[in-house]
Amino acid sequence: MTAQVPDAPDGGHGRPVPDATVARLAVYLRVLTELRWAATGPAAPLGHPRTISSADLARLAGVKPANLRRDLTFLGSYGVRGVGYDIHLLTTGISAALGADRSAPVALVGLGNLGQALAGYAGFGGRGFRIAALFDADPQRIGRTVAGLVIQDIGDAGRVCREAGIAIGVIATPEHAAQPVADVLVGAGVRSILNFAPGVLLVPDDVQVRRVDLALELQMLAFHEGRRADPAPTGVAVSS
Amino acid sequence: MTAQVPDAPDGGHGRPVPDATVARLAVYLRVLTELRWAATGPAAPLGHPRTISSADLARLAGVKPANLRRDLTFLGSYGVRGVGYDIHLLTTGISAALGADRSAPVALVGLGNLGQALAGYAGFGGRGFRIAALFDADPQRIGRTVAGLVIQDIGDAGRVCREAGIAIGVIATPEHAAQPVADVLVGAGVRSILNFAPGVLLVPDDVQVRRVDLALELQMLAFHEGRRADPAPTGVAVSS
DNA sequence: GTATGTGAATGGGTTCACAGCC
DNA sequence: GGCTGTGAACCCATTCACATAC
Repeated sequence: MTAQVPDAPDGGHGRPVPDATVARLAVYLRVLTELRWAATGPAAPLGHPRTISSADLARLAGVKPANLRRDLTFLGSYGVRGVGYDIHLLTTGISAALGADRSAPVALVGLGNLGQALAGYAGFGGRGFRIAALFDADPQRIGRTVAGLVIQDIGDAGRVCREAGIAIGVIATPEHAAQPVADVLVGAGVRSILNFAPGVLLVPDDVQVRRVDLALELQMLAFHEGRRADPAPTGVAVSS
Repeated sequence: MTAQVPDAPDGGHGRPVPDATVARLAVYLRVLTELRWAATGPAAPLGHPRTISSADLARLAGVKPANLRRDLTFLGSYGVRGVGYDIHLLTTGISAALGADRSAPVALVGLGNLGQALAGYAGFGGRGFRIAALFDADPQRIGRTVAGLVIQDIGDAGRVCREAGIAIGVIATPEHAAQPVADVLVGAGVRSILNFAPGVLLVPDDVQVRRVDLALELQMLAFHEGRRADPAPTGVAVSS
């Protein structure tokens, strides 16, 4: 899926931005933010550069320069030929394009280890969202404070999400709880869900679900590693 | 990168399997395993089906039928026209192709909330890997038991990984510790790294790194949600 | 000279549509 | 009739190479 920008027929920016590009823009933004921070921090090098080349930024972000330049054309022209990109301008531009200057309220459901990690992980800000409410079903957890927020009863999620205008939910519960939680969130007006539980969620067509399977990432790494070690495909254990 | 299977000139399988396909195969395998479990479990429906059609399996896995059939052709022919796929045969086939019947030992570094979540998450088995060693730098954590394993000192990681023949590492530490940890792992012979810390790791070319940025997933969800709510694209509000 | 912006080529992956087989 | 297996078309994304601008 690509993000469709309705109509901007004439010059300048306003093309649909590919999903892959959006992901990389977020990476560039993080790198640039660190750069600016380093430049204004205590150990600011004299003559901090105001610009950066696509080659340098690409190296820091782990992509190819051509790919980066292509990505930036979706925002318009922030670069100067022969010179590079103005760091401040570029930062502002990417941030605006990503909507990272807003902070959409997010509900996080399930505060086991993963949920707590997410609550802490996302504490930064400047990323386009903020964790605004925490929910769990375990009475032992309800009422405790995590990352500055009190964990509330999942039973209250509908009301709370509606009142706070929360449109994004994160599910970090065990597998069996994921579907019921999704139902509650959808009922409360949530339109986008990030799901860390295994399995496919059933939701209305207009609700967007993004799934992250942590074990899958490891499984793929193990697969590639296995292929490296042992060329034989349908693996009968060879001598070792 | 695609996984190159060197030579299987005659019949059967042996083509390079696209990365995207590998990821989906893992999903099919999980769905099939749950199916078989349900069929032999306490509430086994009478006349449990021995086969499944691409349409049904695709729906359960959340993909299109044609895509699934294309994926399965990389393994060879496990289906029967007019009937479907033999569930048992298909399960075995995918498992073998993915190397999910082996269990590569994995070292997990960093046992904060995320690390503990991963240690528990990956407890299943049948996924091609097993968590074999835990490391942390915090004396408060070293010696404690998580998911049946004792947390060891990161200083011992080199020796332990070498002795255990560990080729896969997971980094779930804070950002500032990621690079030194990667250096230690690479020094110990680790060839594949799954990195949950932000930032790019510098490693030798022959070491494969896979990065997962949890906040990035949320950021992309927020981006799409923002686009839905507010059509106005590039709000270059600033011109200072 | 140096670095951006971009047409054009390339490569991968998905989807269609139907031939082939049960 | 039903469903798989697959050539072909399509779409998206990356990469090259160079015209363009400073």
